[in-house]
Amino acid sequence: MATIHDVALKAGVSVTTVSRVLNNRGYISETTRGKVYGAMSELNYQPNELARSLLRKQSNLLGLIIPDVSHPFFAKLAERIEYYADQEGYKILLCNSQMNPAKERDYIDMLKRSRVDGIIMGSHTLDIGEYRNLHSRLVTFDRKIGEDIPYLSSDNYRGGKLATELLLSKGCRKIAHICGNLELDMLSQRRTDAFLDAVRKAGVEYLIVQTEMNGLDEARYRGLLQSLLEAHPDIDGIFATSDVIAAYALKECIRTGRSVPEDVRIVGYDDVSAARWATPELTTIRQPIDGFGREAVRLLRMQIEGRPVSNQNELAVELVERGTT
Amino acid sequence: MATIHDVALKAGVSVTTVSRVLNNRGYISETTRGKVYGAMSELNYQPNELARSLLRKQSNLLGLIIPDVSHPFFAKLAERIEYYADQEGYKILLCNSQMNPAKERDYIDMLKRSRVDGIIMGSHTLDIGEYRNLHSRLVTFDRKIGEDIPYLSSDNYRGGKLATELLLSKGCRKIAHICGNLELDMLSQRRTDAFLDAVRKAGVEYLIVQTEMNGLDEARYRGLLQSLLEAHPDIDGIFATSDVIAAYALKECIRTGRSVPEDVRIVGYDDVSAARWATPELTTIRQPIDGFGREAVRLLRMQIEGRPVSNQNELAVELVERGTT
DNA sequence: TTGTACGCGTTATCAG
DNA sequence: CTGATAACGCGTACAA
Repeated sequence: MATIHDVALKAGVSVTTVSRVLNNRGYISETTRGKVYGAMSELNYQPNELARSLLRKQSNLLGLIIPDVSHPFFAKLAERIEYYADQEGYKILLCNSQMNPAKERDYIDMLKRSRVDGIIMGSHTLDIGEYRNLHSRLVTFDRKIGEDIPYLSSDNYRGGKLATELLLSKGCRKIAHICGNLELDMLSQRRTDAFLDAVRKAGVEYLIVQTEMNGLDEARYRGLLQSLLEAHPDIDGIFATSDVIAAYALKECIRTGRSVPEDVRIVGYDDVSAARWATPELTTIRQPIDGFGREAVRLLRMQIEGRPVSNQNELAVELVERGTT
Repeated sequence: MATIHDVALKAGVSVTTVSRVLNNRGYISETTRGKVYGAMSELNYQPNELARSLLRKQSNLLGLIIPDVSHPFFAKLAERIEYYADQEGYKILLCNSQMNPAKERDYIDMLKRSRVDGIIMGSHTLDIGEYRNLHSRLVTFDRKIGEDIPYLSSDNYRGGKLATELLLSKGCRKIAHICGNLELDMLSQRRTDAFLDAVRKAGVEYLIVQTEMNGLDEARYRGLLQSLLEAHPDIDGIFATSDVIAAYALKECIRTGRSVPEDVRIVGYDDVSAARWATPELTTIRQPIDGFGREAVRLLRMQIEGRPVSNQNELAVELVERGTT
């Protein structure tokens, strides 16, 4: 692969001149510029970003750590993040932690060694202290890990409230809430808080089922839903914390002869496109995934440029009513 | 961020010694080794991979260009590729071409500037010639672009044959085949070839509908399915070239009062997890996505190590019969 | 308007 | 066993 020296040689100028042409710096005569461009295209020259990054102490790399990019929510999130990153000149290093703390730690180290300019943390299996000692530019999703580290989330409480109140307003009297692991101390627990506030206030029966969300093992979802509906055949409302789970819930209802929404009403979360493949289509709480992507990249860029950023970033959610309610 | 010099200074040795400890090269006294490790952990030292890569002329980066990581098939593929890449010490740079030739070209250039060790091409919007002049180590998916460039695909003809013959054996007499853009010259066209061979041999009615696959615009799928079923109300079999499309087909059938599989039988392709969210679950042709990921990384590693690789790599497919047939 | 020389953080080579 | 030095490819003072 050609270097800047080869180009300089072929163009009959110095490397400095080539560099100047490359970066549009200083004054350069048109003839020189032409010669340099000619040599560059003849040699198929591509500047070595490794060398540039080393010199500039800036790699234009962003690390993205998520549980699993094959989960529809994170797939869409990754796509949006990559889109905005590309627009702003950043490249994305993809890391799937599989919710494995050891892997997550290794990925963090790898990203530091790779001198990424920032890390987007969508996976949170480690203790807060570990993240705080990172000394890397960070943006986290749905988890608060320190006053000085920006996080991005949506209005989870409102999402939970909208979902639960919709079920209540439709007359549900025994509602199941299926959520992720509450020990992880994620902001998505506000959904559960809101659920509890709403069902208690309404005085209806309810139950809460925890699951490792993030789609690591879909077989587990099926089993979970099955035993839930068996143990509580009189459930008439389900608020799931992701559309994937809601889709399984819907399936299980239909399989067991329940009609949706007549016998059981279901609300999902995220509004990934999977919500529209189901029949009937899922009523769900739409998360602003595009906004997440845009903001994640922007928050990182601001930090990279040394500009102040707000640490609490909550975007709005929206109730999307479809066929399951 | 600490450098090797800082470590050397703190440990009271030379940078060479630190480098030796780091890479386990040559003989080093235990005391020295201890001092160096001590200094490294005190300073939280992380070797700069940029500098290493520059020197070694090897970045351990792999570029992955796909149409859109939010499409379930590519999401799973990306996850598997990242998994195996990580196992073999490679990192993944994620690129979503959005089926846009200009973007694809830009990504290719970006990857070359980043000095990736190899590129996995899952997006194919450019002419074969452009890929051939790349002079990068490549692996392509489902497209043959030259005798010396390894490609990875599954047995598309067999997949199409299995799907179509299943529909025929169930008694379908008018079968629609929904596939991607046939102009792109992808190997997945073998599915269509097989479809044609089978329906013609059986002497049943058939029609072929092309679509930009890869889920770029799901609204278009819906419209397409709608007009298809309107124009041909007597269709009793559908062979879709992806589960996403099949899921929309299923939805549209149900919406228009058809029962599946009684009135219309449907076969999808890929066997992504979405196939199991549908009700009834989709009958589909399973693609070996895990095998794709493993082989893609392996084929690239072999090339990087200068070892010979086979250029034609076809993995087996499998019919998975579920509820839609 | 153009060129020389140094440094970014590492590793390989060669000397001690 | 350990250390000095050159090189990887590039950008930028500083000089001309």
